Amino acid sequence: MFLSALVFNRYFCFMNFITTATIDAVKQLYNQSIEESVLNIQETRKEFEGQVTIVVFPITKISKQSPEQTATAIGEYLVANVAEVTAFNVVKGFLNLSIADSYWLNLFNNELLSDDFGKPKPNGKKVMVEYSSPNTNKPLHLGHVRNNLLGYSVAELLKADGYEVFKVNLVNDRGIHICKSMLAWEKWGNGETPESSGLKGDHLVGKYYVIFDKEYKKEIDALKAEGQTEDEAKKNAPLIKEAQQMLLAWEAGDKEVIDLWKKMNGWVYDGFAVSYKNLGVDFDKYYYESNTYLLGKDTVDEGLAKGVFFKKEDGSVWIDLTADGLDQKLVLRADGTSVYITQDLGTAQMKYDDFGMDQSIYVVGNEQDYHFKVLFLILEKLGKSWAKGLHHLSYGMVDLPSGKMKSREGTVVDADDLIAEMIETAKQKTEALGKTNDFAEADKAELYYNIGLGALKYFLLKVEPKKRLLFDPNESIDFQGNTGPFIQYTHARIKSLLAKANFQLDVKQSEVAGLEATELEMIMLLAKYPAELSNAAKAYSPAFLANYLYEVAKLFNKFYHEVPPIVKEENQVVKEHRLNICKVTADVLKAGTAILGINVPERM
RNA sequence: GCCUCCAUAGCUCAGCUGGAUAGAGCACCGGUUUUCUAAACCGUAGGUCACAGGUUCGAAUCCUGUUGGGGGUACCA
Repeated sequence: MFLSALVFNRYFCFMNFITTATIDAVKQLYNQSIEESVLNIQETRKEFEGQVTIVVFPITKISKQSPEQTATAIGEYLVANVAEVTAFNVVKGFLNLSIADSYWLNLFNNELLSDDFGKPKPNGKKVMVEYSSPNTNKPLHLGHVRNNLLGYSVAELLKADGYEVFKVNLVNDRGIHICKSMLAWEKWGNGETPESSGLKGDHLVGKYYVIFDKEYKKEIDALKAEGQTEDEAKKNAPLIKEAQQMLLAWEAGDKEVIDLWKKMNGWVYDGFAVSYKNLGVDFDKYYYESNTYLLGKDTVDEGLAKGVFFKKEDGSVWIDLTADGLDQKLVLRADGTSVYITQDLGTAQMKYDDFGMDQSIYVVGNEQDYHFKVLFLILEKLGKSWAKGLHHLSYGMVDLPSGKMKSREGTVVDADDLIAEMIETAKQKTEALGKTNDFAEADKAELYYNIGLGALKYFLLKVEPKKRLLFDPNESIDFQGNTGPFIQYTHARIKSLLAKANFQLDVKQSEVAGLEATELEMIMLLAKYPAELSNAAKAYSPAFLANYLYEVAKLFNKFYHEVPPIVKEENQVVKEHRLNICKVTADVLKAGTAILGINVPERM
């Protein structure tokens, strides 16, 4: 039997034959056919004997007997008719079944030890994941880090589930916010460059964005002192007017402005490249808003022709979504220029034309829930066949104890600083434990990087994407317990053990006669890996995978402490078997953490 | 106002299509190292699952309402 055929849900994956046999039992005992869906089969809780539990309450309607009587009757039938069922016990309406060790050993030998266990099986489908999508006016902060790690991980998760995946980055490289940085640099930069200042390019540009804001505020205050209202002052401040002029010049293709824009964006891209490399994220294709911002007008014409959109007297174009419980939405300004959603309509078409994907995931914060709801609905109304494959992977904001991060108030957690701190903390903790005394310098640096980033990535990915996430800069991210380093440590320990035992890569099958309790638990948990992967992929949730990997590492550590030292085991058959369990565990941890973007070291 | 998401231990989080006595980690307290890495393991303690109804043999989970919090509701992105 192939495992894939056995997997039917995440929770209990290998028990199709129990389902079939139970349906037979009901037919034989009560002369009635039941649907598979009325059966409730789950893992037996640890405090009871057995591995599989059938909840018999739903069947009592058919049996017309008490839950206990029904459970007993079915239990007797299963023991008599299903070879793998060796015993049963009944607790209230719960029928607990014991499955023969030989069944689990077969599963282990045939499935878990096979080379393609947990490997992707191509499903012939293409999916695009758009993530990161930064503005080029300031460096990345912790919110972007969550986006990047989530997007990367979801893309890897979909690959592992058999999709062909395209990662794309839509860079917001134009607009008024970029002009603010440019203008401030022109006025107060004195020609400062990353080379002259030693500042990372994105930080340098971000510095001028902040300067702009500071000077702009001064002007607003001055105008308010002259009696203007807040709104008037914001519109009338000379700096903002100048920035708007610059944007117009940019759109007109003014050479000087374009040159400055290219120069400063170049600095930012150099800076981002470093951050992306440190985060370990990558992209198959970049889209730039400077190339896409004019798109979408064709789509607007198309919508007008189809009667999906309508034009108001002033020339602005709208769609009426009130019948769908939403509002009227502007899709083109009265002056004929694009708004955000105009571009997104065009960009969506462009992406589809480029890749022809079956699904497209937008990794964007939940503040844009409404926008994507409207965007997808419009594309559907326009009759785009691919619209149903669009999905907004909406994630919660990263908050500080003080609330939202605000770049202007200096309360942002900078991505580069955070990465550096994580690596430094990893270094200190590792050296305090004396773990790297015999490491070469280059190996030390690599290890501290892997541990620091492992801690950070796991911390951010273990939380359900849609939940908001609290980060306290005053409390360092843990390295113990439910953490990345815990999983990394477990893996390193197994690798060390395998090396000491001279474990050969051409694994022999496990030939043991029976299983210890923890061995059985390990096999059951490891066997769930493919189902866990596919379930996490369907939910676009690296958190599911992260929590599963933690369970595996935790159970392995228990196993490690409970069984006597494997390296010194004299019974070769037992030794081989336990090494096999170790090997599969290490493989699952390594493959699983890779999907989270986490590297597991061989030693730590 | 309207829409939407969230609320589980002191803190950070799991809890899957409704199932048995709601689970981890951190912090706290106690124990484990002549045994393969103690970033580990074992144990104690910690809960009115925001609140109130409802559906059900059975609700943290589904439905309705209330409260509290986040986000949205721009010819911004």
